[in-house]
Amino acid sequence: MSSRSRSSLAARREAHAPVFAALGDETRLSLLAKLYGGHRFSISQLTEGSKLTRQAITKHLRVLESVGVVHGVRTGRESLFEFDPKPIREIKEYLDLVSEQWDQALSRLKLFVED
Amino acid sequence: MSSRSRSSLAARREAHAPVFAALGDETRLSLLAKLYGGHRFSISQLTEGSKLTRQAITKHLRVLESVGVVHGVRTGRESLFEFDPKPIREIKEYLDLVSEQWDQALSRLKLFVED
DNA sequence: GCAAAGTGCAACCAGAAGGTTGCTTTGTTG
DNA sequence: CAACAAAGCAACCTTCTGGTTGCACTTTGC
Repeated sequence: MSSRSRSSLAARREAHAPVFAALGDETRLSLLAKLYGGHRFSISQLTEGSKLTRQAITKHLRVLESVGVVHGVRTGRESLFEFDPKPIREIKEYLDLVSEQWDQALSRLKLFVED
Repeated sequence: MSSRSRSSLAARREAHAPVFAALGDETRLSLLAKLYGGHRFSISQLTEGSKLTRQAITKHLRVLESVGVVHGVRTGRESLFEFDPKPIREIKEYLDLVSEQWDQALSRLKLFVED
């Protein structure tokens, strides 16, 4: 299983990098903060309180949407965005595996030193 | 505690964005993959097998180091880099809180709908 | 049906990011 | 000490990113 974990880690790396990149912006993190409350918000609503333009916010939303962490649906005159937890769950799993590998490595190194 | 969680989330957001950004690159993720095995590697060693230049790898390592996920120490003629799990643990905590907020929000919405 | 609200689209711009090349500096080793 | 190995420094280039402005398009509401 250890080898399976390693290979899945490598395989997932390329898939996860864009998600991390999408989260690597303060504006986008605060957009997510409004959205993981569970409610859907229009672009205008999400722009309120921000110093940025509506178009800037739109671009950020598209970035978030491109990695699936957010989903936008045009409803009448406005397009509502909602949070989607799947990609974040996946990178959480990824980080869990990384931590696990790290802890196991530490154990092995410790054993080695104690010889 | 809920309000404390929320405020700490907001406070941590700005601190976490650069860490996510640092992880948002495939090259850097594969560098980390070599390092969380616990061993220390020199820049030359980390460059081996890559299609990139040593200087490119160096730049990536500096990015990782700037957010504390990696630590480099000049040892004689070479500088050895080692993994540091702290920042990754922190963003894991952050993602855990996000997920928690999301789950609680879902519960509330479900209750609301059931009325 | 006309005005306003909410978006979408496209062009444009400055600065950051990723990468390379060339040269210097610092250790190591015979 | 000469030669090589490892890394640092700096300039440069190209592409991506974050942001803006301006205008066209679709709903909604009176």
